Amino acid sequence: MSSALPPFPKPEEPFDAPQMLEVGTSSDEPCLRADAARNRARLLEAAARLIAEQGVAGVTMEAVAAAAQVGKGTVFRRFGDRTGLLMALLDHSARQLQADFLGGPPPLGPGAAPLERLRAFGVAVLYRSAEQLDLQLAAQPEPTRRFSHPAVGSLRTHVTMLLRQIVPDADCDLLAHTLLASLDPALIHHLTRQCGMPMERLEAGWLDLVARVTATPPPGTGR
Amino acid sequence: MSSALPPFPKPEEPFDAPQMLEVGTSSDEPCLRADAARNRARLLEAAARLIAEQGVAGVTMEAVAAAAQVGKGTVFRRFGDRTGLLMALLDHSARQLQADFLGGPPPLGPGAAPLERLRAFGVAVLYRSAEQLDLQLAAQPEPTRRFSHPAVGSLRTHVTMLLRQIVPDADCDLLAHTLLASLDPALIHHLTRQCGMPMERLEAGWLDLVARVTATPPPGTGR
DNA sequence: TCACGATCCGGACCGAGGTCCGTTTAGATT
DNA sequence: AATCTAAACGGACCTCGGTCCGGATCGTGA
Repeated sequence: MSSALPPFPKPEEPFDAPQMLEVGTSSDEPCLRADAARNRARLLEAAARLIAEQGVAGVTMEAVAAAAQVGKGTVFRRFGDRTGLLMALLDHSARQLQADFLGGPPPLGPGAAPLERLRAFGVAVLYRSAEQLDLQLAAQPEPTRRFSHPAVGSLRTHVTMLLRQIVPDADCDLLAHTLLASLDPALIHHLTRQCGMPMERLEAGWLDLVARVTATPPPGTGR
Repeated sequence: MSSALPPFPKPEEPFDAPQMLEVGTSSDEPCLRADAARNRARLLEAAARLIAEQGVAGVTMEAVAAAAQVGKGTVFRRFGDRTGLLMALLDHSARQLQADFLGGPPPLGPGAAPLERLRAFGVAVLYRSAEQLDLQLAAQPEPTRRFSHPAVGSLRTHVTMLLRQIVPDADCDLLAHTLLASLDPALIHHLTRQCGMPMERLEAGWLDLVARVTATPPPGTGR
C-alpha cells in the first residue's frame, strides 16, 4: 500500500457550500483550467445535441466523447460517471427552481405564508419533473445515492424549514422525506405514463396531501 | 422481417393471476421441465451462497452461473435479468408478507379494523425491508419498472383497499402510492444508514403519517 | 423401445460503463 | 524565454450485463 492517490481527485463537487449557493453566478466550475473548461462546455453541448437527436438512450459516454471530439477518459474525469453528466445537464433548471423558492416572488419565494409556499413548491417540482421526465429518470443514480445528492438535499432542507413553521410539533425531517418521496420522478412517470393520470390529478393529490399532513383545510375552501 | 419469435418466450412470469395468488403453494414455477427446475433451484442456492459469502456485489451473473455449474445463458433464460434473479431471491419473504396481510391473524390480517391493519402493514413492511436492505436495494430495477412489478402492485392494491374503508372520500389510489413511497427501501436505507435514524423513529413516523393522512388520532392516545 | 419435436443448455459474442497510466499542456515562476 | 509541475488528455483495457444460435435433452406418443 504505497500511494493511494486516486487518478482523478474528485469529479467536480456539485456545489461549493453545503446548501447556500449564490444564485447569481451563471456557471459553477470552481477554477477549471482553460482547456478543461472549454472541453466541459463542448461535452455538455454535445450531450444536449445527442439527447435532442436520439433521446437519452443515445447518450453514450463514448458517443458524447466522440461528438465533442474528446477522449473518453475526459468525460469521466469531468463528470465522474454517466449519472454525473446527466445531472450536470439538469443543473441549470435545478438552480433555477432553487433560486425561485429561495429568493423569488411569492407564492414560491419568501413573502407568502409557509403553507402556501409549500403548496406552490410541490406543484413547481411536479411540473418541472414532468417536463424533463426522461432526463430525470435517466439521471437517477443507483438507490444508494438517490438522496445524498446535494440538489435533493437542498429541496429537503427547504421543505423541512417550511414544515417547521407549519407543524412545529411534528417530526419535520421525516415528514419532509415523505412529502418529497411523493414527488419522485419515477413515481410521476408511473402515474402519468403507465397509469394514465393527468397532471391535474397529481397536482390535486399534492394539495390534498399537504392539507392532510398539515391538518389544514384544502385550498379553494375559502370560497 | 421473417419471424420475430424471441429466443426465450418470457422469463417466467412472476405471478400467474394478476393479484390473487394462492398462499399455500410453496413454489411457483408453472410447469418447468425437470432439468430446468433442477437448474433453477441450483441457481437460487448458488446466488444465496454468493450473497452470504461476499455480499450482493458478489452476485455476478457469470459467478452465479459458474457456482451453479450452469451456462450463463441459462441464468438469463430463467430469470430474465439480474433484477429478476434478485427478485426471485426475495420472492419467498414477499409471499410470506402477502399471506400475512391477506389471510393471517390480526392486526395484519382481516379481523382487525382497517386503520389498525394499515398501521401494522407499514410497520411490517418497514422491518421486512430493513432486514434485507442490501438485497432490496440491489434488486431495485431501473426507475421505469420500479412500480410495474406485481409484488409492489399487490402491496398497493392492499393499501388502496384499506384506505377506501378509512377515508372513502379521498383519492385512495394516489394516496396509496404516496404512503408506499414513504416505505421505499432506498429511503429506509438513507434514513437509517446515512442519517442514522433508529428504526423506532421510522416506525413512529409511519404511525404519525397514517394518523395525519387519515385524520385519526395517533395510536397510544386511547389512554 | 424408438422416434420426434418442443424445450433447454452453453458459451462465444457484443456494447457500454468505468479504470489506468504514459503523454501532453496550461500557466505560474524565475 | 526557459523551466517546471500540477492538471488534463486520450484511448487501450477490463468487467459485466445481456443476446444469439447450433447442439444436447427431456418426455411424449406410437
